[in-house]
Amino acid sequence: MKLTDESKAFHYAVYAVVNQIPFGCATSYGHIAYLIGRPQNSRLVGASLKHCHEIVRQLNLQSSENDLIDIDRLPWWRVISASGIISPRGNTAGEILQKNLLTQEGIIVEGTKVSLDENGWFPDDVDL
DNA sequence: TGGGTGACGAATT
DNA sequence: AAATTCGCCACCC
Repeated sequence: MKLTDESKAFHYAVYAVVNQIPFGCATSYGHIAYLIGRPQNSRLVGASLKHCHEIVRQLNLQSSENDLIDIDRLPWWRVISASGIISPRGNTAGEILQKNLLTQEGIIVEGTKVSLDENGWFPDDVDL
């Protein structure tokens, strides 16, 4: 996977927003796309998180030591679909992990469903 | 370079 | 309420 300057900016923006999702809250792929000014790219937000380990590794390789992204602190599990469910993706291991991490934050997950009325985080804008 | 793909979302059965 | 369809568009062959 190769990163253009364009896609690097995209990934940085995504991770910057994800880092701002408060503990005990969740938001959607689409809302992150909206917040970074690319409302049509919700699917790409999903892809960015799907490959976040690899992407962050490569971003860090090319980044100065000051602003490295700590992948272990990136709360990717707080991003779910707009319908409030943990997005299905072939293997269930990741989904189970996400459910456990959400539950650890006090978020109630029924099956794969989270109440966005209760836990949703949908600001109109954020600092990037 | 054209067509398949998808951690999406909204509308429509 | 749940499943399908459809629009979307950057990626990746």
